[in-house]
Amino acid sequence: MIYQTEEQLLHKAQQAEGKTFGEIDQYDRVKNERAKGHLGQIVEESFFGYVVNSKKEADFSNLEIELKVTPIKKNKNGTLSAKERLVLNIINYYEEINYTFHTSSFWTKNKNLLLMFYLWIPKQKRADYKIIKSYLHRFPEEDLIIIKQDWEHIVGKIRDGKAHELSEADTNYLAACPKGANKSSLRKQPFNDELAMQRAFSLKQSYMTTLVRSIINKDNLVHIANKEELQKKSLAKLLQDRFSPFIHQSLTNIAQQTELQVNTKSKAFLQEFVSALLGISGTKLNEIDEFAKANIQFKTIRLEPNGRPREHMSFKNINFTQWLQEDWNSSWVKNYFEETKFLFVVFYYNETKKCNPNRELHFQGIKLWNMPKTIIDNELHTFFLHLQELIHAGIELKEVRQKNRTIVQNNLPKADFNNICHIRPKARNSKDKVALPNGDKIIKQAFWLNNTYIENIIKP
DNA sequence: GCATGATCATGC
DNA sequence: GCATGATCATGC
Repeated sequence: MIYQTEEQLLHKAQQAEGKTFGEIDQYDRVKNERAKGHLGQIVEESFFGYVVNSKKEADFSNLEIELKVTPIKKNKNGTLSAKERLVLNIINYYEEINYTFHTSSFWTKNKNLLLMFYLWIPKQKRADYKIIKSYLHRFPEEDLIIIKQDWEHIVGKIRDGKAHELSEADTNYLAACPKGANKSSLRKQPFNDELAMQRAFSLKQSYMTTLVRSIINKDNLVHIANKEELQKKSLAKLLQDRFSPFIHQSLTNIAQQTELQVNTKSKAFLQEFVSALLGISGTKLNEIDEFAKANIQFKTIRLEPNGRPREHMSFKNINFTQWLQEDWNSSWVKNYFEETKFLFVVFYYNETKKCNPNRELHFQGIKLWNMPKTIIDNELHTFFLHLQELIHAGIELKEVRQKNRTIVQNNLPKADFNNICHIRPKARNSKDKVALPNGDKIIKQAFWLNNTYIENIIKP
């Protein structure tokens, strides 16, 4: 059946709300628990009644609307998230470089998306997943400006012969995500002999999560930039410009010019500082639209007079059982650094603590950073495998008596293992332990980036 | 002064 | 009670 108008199509799509895939499926496809694309195909065939295709134009080509069936999940705290990124069309490295954004394969196929969200529930059968919302998505103009910048970045890399260095966290909303059975799905690229992973355009999981929450929960986030500003400069440049007037000023000075409450000890300090400087005092950082969609995480860095942070930078605690079981491609550490961008907010001290215990922080600047693909593929990968072997062999624990305490030494990778990252404790106290796969207990450990690596990242 | 292990403080 | 960001303590 051909839908003549958008209204007709949307009206039909909304009739699927509340239905399960088992109810929709007419050809017994739903019994196949393995084939990944099948839920979309069931909707295409059994609900809309058209033949599954992989054409360049959108599914409902007369209306230029592309159909996407995509999962959402409920978090422990009750909020909703997109379960995955939304994978769009595969990038043809030889063709995409000949287009402009408006003639690109991305835009041709995906300018209007009919999104059908279903609720994914762990261990539930696919037949029982329920469609909860059908929604026609048109990219808001502010989003589209950033997406266009993202597309230019991706195509720019291909044109520079760097398709093999494409990485998801390079861009903000639109990404080039890996697509293929495994990492051996390699393709040729036009300006370099090196083979590149097959990739597809995708909307980041963070972008989709923000979308889900605005559609279903009617969440409204705060924008830090308007269309006019974004048209003139990238998000990165815009951030630089917002922060640059305060560079080299002490926090006391900055406080006088903003509504900032200076309490550097406060846990909300970074939050208050950044929102004051962005001109949106009182807004929490996770309520900022651009950062939520691009999955930008904030980290504070405090430099000593020698230009190096005194402390390493900590991340999530390690789940050793999970680390042992997962393979590299599905591992937390790979996915986290591939998909997360960081906004480092950098401060420095003029004097050492010894010299002046009441020394004051000064603002040095910001750095928008994501881990480069080469580091992820080499150092981080090796680190992952090494730790896996250690866990497999059983981590060695040895009690050592010190002056006033007893410590437990271990053979986990230290800061000198690869000069990038290491494992160190992060716990309440020495009784705050987790079980290792072999049954031993170890003080909770976290993943850390070395302070020397951080120092290099933020070096001008 | 660095490397490594331990712990504090706060918010939810 | 726990996760997270931040910082301390000891030995070399």
